[in-house]
Formats: sequence, structure tokens, C-alpha cells
Amino acid sequence: MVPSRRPTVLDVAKAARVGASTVSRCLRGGPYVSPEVRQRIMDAVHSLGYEPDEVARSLRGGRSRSIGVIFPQIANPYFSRCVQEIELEATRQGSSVILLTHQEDPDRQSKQLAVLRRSRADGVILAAAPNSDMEKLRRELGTMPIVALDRPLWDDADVVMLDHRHAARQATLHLVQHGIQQIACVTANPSIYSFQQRIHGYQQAMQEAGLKSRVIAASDYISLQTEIANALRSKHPPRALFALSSMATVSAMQAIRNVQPDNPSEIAFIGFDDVDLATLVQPPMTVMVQPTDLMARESVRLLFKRVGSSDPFPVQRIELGAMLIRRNSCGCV
Amino acid sequence: MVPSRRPTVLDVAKAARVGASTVSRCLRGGPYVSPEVRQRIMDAVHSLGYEPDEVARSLRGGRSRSIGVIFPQIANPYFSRCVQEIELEATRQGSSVILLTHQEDPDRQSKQLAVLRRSRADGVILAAAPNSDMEKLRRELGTMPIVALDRPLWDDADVVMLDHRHAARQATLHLVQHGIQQIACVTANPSIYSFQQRIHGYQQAMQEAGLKSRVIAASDYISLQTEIANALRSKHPPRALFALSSMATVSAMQAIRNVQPDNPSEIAFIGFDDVDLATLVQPPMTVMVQPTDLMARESVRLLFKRVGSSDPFPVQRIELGAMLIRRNSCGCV
DNA sequence: TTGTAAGCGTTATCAG
DNA sequence: CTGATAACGCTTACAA
Repeated sequence: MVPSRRPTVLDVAKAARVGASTVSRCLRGGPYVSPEVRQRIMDAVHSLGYEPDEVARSLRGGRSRSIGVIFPQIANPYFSRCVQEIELEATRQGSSVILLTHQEDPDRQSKQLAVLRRSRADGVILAAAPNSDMEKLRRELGTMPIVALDRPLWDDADVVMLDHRHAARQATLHLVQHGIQQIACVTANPSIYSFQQRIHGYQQAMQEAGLKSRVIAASDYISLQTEIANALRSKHPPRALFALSSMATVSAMQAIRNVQPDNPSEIAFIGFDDVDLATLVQPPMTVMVQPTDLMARESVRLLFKRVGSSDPFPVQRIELGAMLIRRNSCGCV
Repeated sequence: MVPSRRPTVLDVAKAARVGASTVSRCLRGGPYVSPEVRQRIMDAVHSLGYEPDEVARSLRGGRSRSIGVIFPQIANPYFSRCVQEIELEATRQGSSVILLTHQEDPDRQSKQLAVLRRSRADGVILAAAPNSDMEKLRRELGTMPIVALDRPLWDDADVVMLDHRHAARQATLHLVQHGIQQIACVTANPSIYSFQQRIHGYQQAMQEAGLKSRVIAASDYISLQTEIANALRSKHPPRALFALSSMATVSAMQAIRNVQPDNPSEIAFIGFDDVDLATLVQPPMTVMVQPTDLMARESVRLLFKRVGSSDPFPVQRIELGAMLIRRNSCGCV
């Protein structure tokens, strides 16, 4: 009878009347196996339903065929798309994904890194929490290669991200070209790198245009909305809003609707990251979209290149451009 | 000097001048360790920076402290929220999440299950692909406990899901109560269980009301939109649309806009799952929302209960209710 | 209370 | 070409 426990190489070896190492060699496509023996082994494998045990493999070999992904959170159009694409690419490469979130908290991030170290992840893709202690983080990585996504780490760490500054500058300039002068920028938690850079890009564009910048920030959805509404009702209200994330986009749209229910197009608008119904609000929303899939895929590929080759190649810092999808909220017709 | 390789129990044992098993016992909070020895061990652990190796632990102990999550896809408001909540709860329970997608393809699903088996996942949370061969799936699980999410498996498998039928029936009835008679239901791929059930719920409500049902289905975003537009332009167009998913929601809204750009509120509308800008389209969108976080959390808890206790307790089939968020698109004022 | 030794399932090494 | 054997790092009997 078939033993109730999972069959091991030894069971296969016994059934095929060969040694364990021959089974191993055969299974991993190694040479030095006579066709005849190979046949016997394969038969045994199938009849026993043998499958190699990844855990034992990892212990023996060092490689765990899994990569860690640590993101701030997942329920957000940008990160969820990244996760999807990473999963697809990792599966293609025969690795699995251990998914962890740090919720923008460096301490939680440390814990999650420890999880990956202890489970011997082959590498890490990380969108780091703000105020991370980089020296510490570097140590916490141990020997795991890392690729930063969306937010860079230190100088000689691979990173794949948007050219946040440039993207924000372009969006702002677009608004300027529509002849608008009072342009405010609205953002969630500005201690986050990507938002910081976008703020800089916005400010730079405003300065170039000789305009005064105005940043509206708040860390949660609701208070951001209130802040924006206040600004809109103030003495000198902004005539255009540039939202730096999908969360800020929703807050801003909400605020506009509350303050200006009858004529929302009075206030020009550009959002960041495409949201579900962007085409269906009135006026249809102009947005900066990131090449999310590309970024995610590249980060995985880069990571696997690091994992694969022990001799290091030059650091890669990939900064991709965003695309402005012009609909009508910006003032375009 | 500290060895360059990661320290092991043996290094700690040596440094603390005790046996390896004492270190192990001490670290896992076992009894039978004198305070004095414990101190020496702890010191050694800290000075060496020792961390137990999960891989070795799994190999020895059977438990891998990781659970597998197989979803159709992730870039979707419903599943991404589920993933987020599952990650949070799993982390709380000291396990990590291996995230996999099957893209509604049973073959890919089989492969992903194999991944989990081979990496000895402690359990699986699965939203199964349509047309899965349940007998096969059951075998493919091996000894891993499973909890079905969103879509059930076989009779004696735990499941946490929406009462899809009831939810759809309620939404439909709500439309009926507004005095509308021509109500069409629009859905993506109707071979998916949850959509099937929602269709049944819709049909049941229509029948109860003595009305004729009409289901508009297509498997991709674009063709669904075309189908809907055609229906809307037909001889006897529906006067209300009930979309069964967020994807269908977007298609439907798009179609309404294309056909009826000036007066979108001519066509009543209820969507499924809250989308980003649901409050901001005109008229604000009425939607059925699922208790996503609760469902995700419960599925993890249930799974861990199964993993923890070897003696089986009764099968749990948890069906939660959805909530109708009444805004204005349904006809409410 | 503590230490020794035997695995867990694989694979690399190195003799046959 | 093939097969013992020794790790990989940990835990769990079983002895001491």
C-alpha cells in the first residue's frame, strides 16, 4: 500500500530500485542518467505522486524560491496593481510571493523584514516606510538583495520608480498653460518620499511660472477633504487643484462637490493614478498615470537578476515617466 | 570573531556553554531552564544576533507558519481589500501570506495549489476558479485545511461568503419598489459562482414581482459595454440597470453615458462593491457593499482554528449580508 | 535541569 | 553512470 505520509526521494528510490541521489539528479534534469533508469524513476514518481519538498530544498540549497514584497498597504489602485503584476512575473520565474505590509510604520517594517530574513526569502521588493532608518534597514536586510519600488533607499540600492518630480512638474505646467494662476496641490501624508518629490515638482513648476505655490496636506481622507473645502471657501480660493495620489483625488473631488455643487468645472483639476470612474465624473477627469505594470515587472526582473548572479553588476536606478491622460477636468476641451 | 554566516543554535549553545537543546527549549519559552542559564543564553542570542531559521523549523516541525491565498486576481477593489485584511490578520497570528492568483483558470489554479503543497503551507484560502474539478481540487489539497472565500467548494468545506442571492434579490426589489419594470442585470463572466448566484437572486426577485428578467453578460470590459449600449438603444430598452460587480459597474456607467449623455438619471442604476468615485458621479451611485474586511478576517480566523486543532469541529458555512448604500442613482431622492 | 543523538527531505561530494 | 554519506538548522525523545 501507499504510505499515508507524503512520499520522499527515498520512497521513489526504493520503488525504482536506485539510489536517492540518482532520483534527485534525474528530477532536476541533470545529466548522467541512463534512459532506462530515468524511465523507472519517472514511473515511480508518477505512481507514488511524488513531489519534491520545497522546505527541505531550501534548507539544503539556500534558495527558497520565494521573494518578499513589503508595501505600505494593498487596498489602493497603485499598490494593488503592482502586487498583481509582481505575482504574475514571480510565478513566471518559478518563485512565490510572500506579501507583507508595513502601514507606513518603520517598526512594523522592521518586523516584516525579520520575517523575510528568517524564512530565507531570496530577495525583497520594498516601498519603504517614511522615516526609515536606512542604516538599520540595510543591516536588517542581511544578505537579501533588495529592489526599491516607488521610493528609493540609499545611493547604491536598485530602485524602480516614477520620476515623481518631473511628472508633477508637467501636470502643474499643464494647468499653467491653461492660464490658471492659483493652483493648489493637495496631498496625503507629505512625509512620504513620493509625495515629497511630487510636491517639489509642483513647486518648481509654480516658481518657473512665477506663481505662488500652496500645498494642502492632511494625513487622512476626511481631514484632507475639510482642509480643501476650507481653502476653496477662503478669501483667495485656488482655481485649480492638483491631487498627488488617488486618495487625495477622492478627497479633492469630494470637497469640490461640497463647495461648488452646481458648477464643479469652475475648479480645474488633475489627479494622480487612474481611479475607477475617472471618465464618468463631470467633467471627465484628467490624470497622471504611472506605468504601473511596467514598473512592477521591471522590479521583479531586476531582483531576479541580482538573485541569480553572484557577481554584482552596476546599480540600476530606473526612473520612468508618467503620462498625462487629458480629459476635461484640467480645462482641455 | 563573529562568523560571517548566520549564527545557529549551535553557535549560541557554544557561546552560552550549554547544549543546543537547552537553547531551543529556552527560546521557545519551555520550562526547565534555570534563570542563570537562561540569562547566559539570552546574552549569547543578543550578542550574536541569533534568529531561528524558519525553514529548518518547518522541516523539523511540520508547521511552516505561512498560509496560501489563491485569488482570481488582485487588482480589483474587492479582492485587494480582502488581501489587505488577510495580511493584517495573518501577521497578527504570526503567519505570513503566500499570495497567488489563478486568473479564473483551473489549470493555473492547480499549479498554484502545487506550489502551496510543496512549500508546506499550513492552510489555504481560496476563491476558486469557475469549472474547477472539485474532486481533483480536493485531492490537490493534500492535507492542507482550506477555507473557501466568496465562492464555495464542496458541502463539507468551510466557506465564508456573501449571501449573493439574497443581496441581489434585495437590490432588485429596491429597484422594483421604485416602480421600475424593465430592469436588466449586467454581469461579467456568468460562469463564476458569485455572479451566477447574484443572477439567480435577480431573477427570483423579478419573478416575484411578475416581471421579465433580462441578463446582459460578456466576459470583458469592452464587449460588456457594447452589449449594454446596444440594449439601451434597442426597441424596448431597460429603464434600470443592476451591475453585479465593480467591473460591470464601470462598463454599465460608461454605456449609460454614451447612450444618454445628457440625462443619465433617466436610467436607474445600482452597482456592486463600492468604487472609488461612487459618490461623485451624477447621480451619486447606489451600491450593494459587502462586509469585505469582516469576511476576510473571519476566513483567516477560521482557517487558523482548523490548523490549530487536529480534532475536527463542524463545518462552518458563513454567509454574510450585504448592505445597500442608498444614494440617488436608484431613484431615491 | 541539561545534554546527546536522531531525524525532517534534499542535494553535493566523492568514491565505486 | 550510480550510490552511500554528510551536511543544511532545528526540535524532540531519551539519557544522564
